[in-house]
Amino acid sequence: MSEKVKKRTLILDIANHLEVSIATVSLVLNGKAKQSRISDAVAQRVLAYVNEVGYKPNHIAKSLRTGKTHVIGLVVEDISNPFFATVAWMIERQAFERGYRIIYCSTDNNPEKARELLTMFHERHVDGYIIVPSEGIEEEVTNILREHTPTVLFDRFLPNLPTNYVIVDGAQGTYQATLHLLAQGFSRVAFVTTDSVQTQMEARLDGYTKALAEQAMAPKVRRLAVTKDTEKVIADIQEFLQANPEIDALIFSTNYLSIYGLEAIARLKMRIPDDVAVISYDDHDLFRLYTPAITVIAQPIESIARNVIDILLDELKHPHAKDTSLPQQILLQTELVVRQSSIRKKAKTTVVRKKTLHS
Amino acid sequence: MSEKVKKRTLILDIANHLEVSIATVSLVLNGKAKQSRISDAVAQRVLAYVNEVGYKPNHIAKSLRTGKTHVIGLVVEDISNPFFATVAWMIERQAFERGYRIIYCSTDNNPEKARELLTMFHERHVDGYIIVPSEGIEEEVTNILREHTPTVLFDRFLPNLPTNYVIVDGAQGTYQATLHLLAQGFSRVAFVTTDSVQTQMEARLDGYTKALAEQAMAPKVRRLAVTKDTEKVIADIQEFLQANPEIDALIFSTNYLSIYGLEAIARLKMRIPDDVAVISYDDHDLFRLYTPAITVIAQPIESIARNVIDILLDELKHPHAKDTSLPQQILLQTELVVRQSSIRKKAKTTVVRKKTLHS
DNA sequence: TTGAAAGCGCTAACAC
DNA sequence: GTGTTAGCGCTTTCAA
Repeated sequence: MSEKVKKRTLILDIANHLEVSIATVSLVLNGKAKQSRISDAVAQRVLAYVNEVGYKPNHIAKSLRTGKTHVIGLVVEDISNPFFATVAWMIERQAFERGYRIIYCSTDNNPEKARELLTMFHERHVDGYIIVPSEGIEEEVTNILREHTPTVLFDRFLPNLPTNYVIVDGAQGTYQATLHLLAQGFSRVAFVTTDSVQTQMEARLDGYTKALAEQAMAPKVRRLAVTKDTEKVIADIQEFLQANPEIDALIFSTNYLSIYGLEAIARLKMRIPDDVAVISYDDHDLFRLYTPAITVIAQPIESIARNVIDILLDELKHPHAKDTSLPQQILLQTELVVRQSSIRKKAKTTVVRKKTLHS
Repeated sequence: MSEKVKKRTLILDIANHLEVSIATVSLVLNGKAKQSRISDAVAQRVLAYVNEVGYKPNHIAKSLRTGKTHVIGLVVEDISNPFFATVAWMIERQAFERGYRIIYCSTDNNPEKARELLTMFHERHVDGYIIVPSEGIEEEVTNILREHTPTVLFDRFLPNLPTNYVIVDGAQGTYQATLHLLAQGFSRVAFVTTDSVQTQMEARLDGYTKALAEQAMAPKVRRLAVTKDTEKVIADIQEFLQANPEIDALIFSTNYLSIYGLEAIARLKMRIPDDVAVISYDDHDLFRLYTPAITVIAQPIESIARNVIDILLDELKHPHAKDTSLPQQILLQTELVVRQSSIRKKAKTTVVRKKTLHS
């Protein structure tokens, strides 16, 4: 009651106390003491006192004045997906160290929501954007580009827009995975993906079809509607497997599809890899620990995060001339992590051959 | 080059165009037209024009002036943990609808980092805090309380601080789970937890020991150091199981411990529930889909989120007098979701007794 | 070398 | 009913 409000220290308080002007304090605080030829003695006194009272400038006032917020807006598809969660976490750490804060939101792949978020970030005057673009947000991204706000896309890109991006060579990943399955002796490899036409999804599909085409084999693709209705997706996969009993291997184009797929396979009481081999795009705790462990096409998460933040911070630091600079477009490689789910058992129940002890 | 910068519309532009004063525009925009007795005609014109040009006030200027940012800081332990991710997501949605934005960060249970984040939020002038408190941040929370910034803790609380909080009755959850295992005929139930002394962890342990005490049974508890070193944790659990071969059931106090536990059990080639039954605190995709499916003590995630945001927004709306109001402290119940991992098989290999059909 | 002062865009008390 | 104006706390130009 006695003390009303412990008022924050202001730059004016500092100046008054030290009997210098606020300009001096501000200049020192912003590391411009030298270029403004402020005496070392004064600079030292300012720094010492600021430190003593723990003065922190008011970010809001600073932002209003400078037009910079030191905030980066991060728009991902779904922050609860471990892939995005991990990338976001790494980006956040790196940005933090360099004085930037991240605010992030999920679009749930809903263009409407993506647009809202982008608008919100714009209103909040973020200094830069990191975006996992949903379909149908070309216009919003174009607007951002026109304002020359530094922006990096990742995971996928917008084909007609000259943006920076960091993506993964999913085609190569699924190509390799398909060859691996064929080499293991699986001959009816099917591909389960979403109905999305986003670049990353199309690439993953392409790798698969290319591998089969090279062997003159016909692809078998099931595209599932993206939906939050878990049961619907599981049922669809069950149905697909039942309608195509010849299938002996499955590649899922993304981690959550694989999770539904595992459930579908379990419900059909099919065994992995005996009845059907499985490979998932994207790794996940579940796949490492599942019995049997699931082979995955792993994405280089750390590298994605590092590239994204490096490109963005670089642009933030050196605002490129509007037209002269070319966008930076990075393509990273996947890694096929082979586990039990895609390994052909040596002996089959019906056909037992002579076995050797050394595998 | 021709057009320098497409300047944002300002409140002044609106006023000029409509030939009214900026005060009028501001008042109308803030819904204070009526109380300032501005004519409906003028109000309508303002609204129409604002809408037409898509004017958005500058949040930063507004914040500087009003001292309100409409941002809530959310500090969780680990945003990539599905429990926290889901709660955060729900909180975000609800807050968004009511005009608040959430900025969130993970502490990784590191008090140092928690302190940094709280400081950062403070510097950013958040209007309210939602905190999953790590140990050792009593002081920072006390500071926040002293400034009367609305704050809600969840998942655990700080025993000596009169804060709002929303927690779950973990003791009841583990108590019930333990009884369930005993009822199934498991007689050596062990409890694997962390070395944390946070309230929620202690409560979970208490429920277990209480259930055993009631049966005059001795508890068997293993406390593991919280670490990012996955292999270390798995090895510790393996060792614990090997050193105590009589154990026939395990309760893990949190979802990530369970995940490590499942790995340990798999490596020891033990079968669930034949060799050892398993129950996890917290649900997870993995547990639903694991073979066998894992019984869990599920937390009421939606209810947690709703209570947290309701309490916070309520305080934000009606700033309570400093001392008069009592903190709101909510205790929610868990739900035991019984799956295969805790069900005793009817017949045992060694001891087959007369069985009745009705259990 | 340092200080005075003009804003950044908005709100709201107060004057008319 | 509506307009004027004084800030919110900071940066930075320009004059001294």
